[in-house]
Amino acid sequence: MVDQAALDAVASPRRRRILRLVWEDELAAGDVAARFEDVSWPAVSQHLKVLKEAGLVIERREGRHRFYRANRSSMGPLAAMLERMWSDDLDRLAALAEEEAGIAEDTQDAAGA
Amino acid sequence: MVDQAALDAVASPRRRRILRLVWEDELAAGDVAARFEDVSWPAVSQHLKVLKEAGLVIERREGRHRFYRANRSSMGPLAAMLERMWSDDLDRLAALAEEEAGIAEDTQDAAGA
DNA sequence: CAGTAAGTTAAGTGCTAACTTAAACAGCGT
DNA sequence: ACGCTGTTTAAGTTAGCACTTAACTTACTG
Repeated sequence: MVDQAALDAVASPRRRRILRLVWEDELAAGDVAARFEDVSWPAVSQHLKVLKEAGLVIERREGRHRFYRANRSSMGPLAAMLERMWSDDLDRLAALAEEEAGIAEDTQDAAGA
Repeated sequence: MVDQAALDAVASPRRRRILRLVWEDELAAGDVAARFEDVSWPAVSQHLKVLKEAGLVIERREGRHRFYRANRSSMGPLAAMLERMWSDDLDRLAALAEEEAGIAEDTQDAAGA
């Protein structure tokens, strides 16, 4: 099922990054928050709440920790879409790296000439 | 390719409805706008612009008309997701109809008893 | 060319969503 | 009970988006 809440949740780049962090295995809220330089802990907590209410992550409480993991089975076509987006990102990064390598070569060539 | 612009475009229910209108065959901007009771022409025009800039619709100008149609081939996994959402909607409607029929029966039964 | 039809762009408004900091809550060790 | 760690909730600010009305463009028609 892909409902409005899930789509809204996934439309946010920040939440997609969070989702990717808890995609493979679960992570404590604090560990998720620690991965972001540019945003506060509460902001991350709020995003996790949105993701949870959209059914995209599952929360497990243990002591004073709360662990989150992606609820991939519930996401239907969204899961495929996200993985596709992330692999596209990697492709772009790789292309960029090659391009830069090309520029480096050119620079060398120019210096060599 | 599924980029941020496309995802944002599709996350809006209004734009999804527009997209569905031009999904099978092209429609003039005015014909699209005419389908909506609760929104002005310019609003629809703005949505069409967003969809166009996201690459989700294609514009064809002819005389004083502008025809739009969904650019399904460019949407990658989004196309499947949308069609899935729409078929889910139909399923829900059907379920609702059956449910109402059930209630009607119950009412009859109650009256009969 | 004047008039009109089809549509977009401009300008302004109100609502919502993401973020902030400060405060509160929950669980555990002492 | 007290304090510390992990995390959420509360309150407030700000930026952006969907919408509106008004003004503009473009193309056809007499």
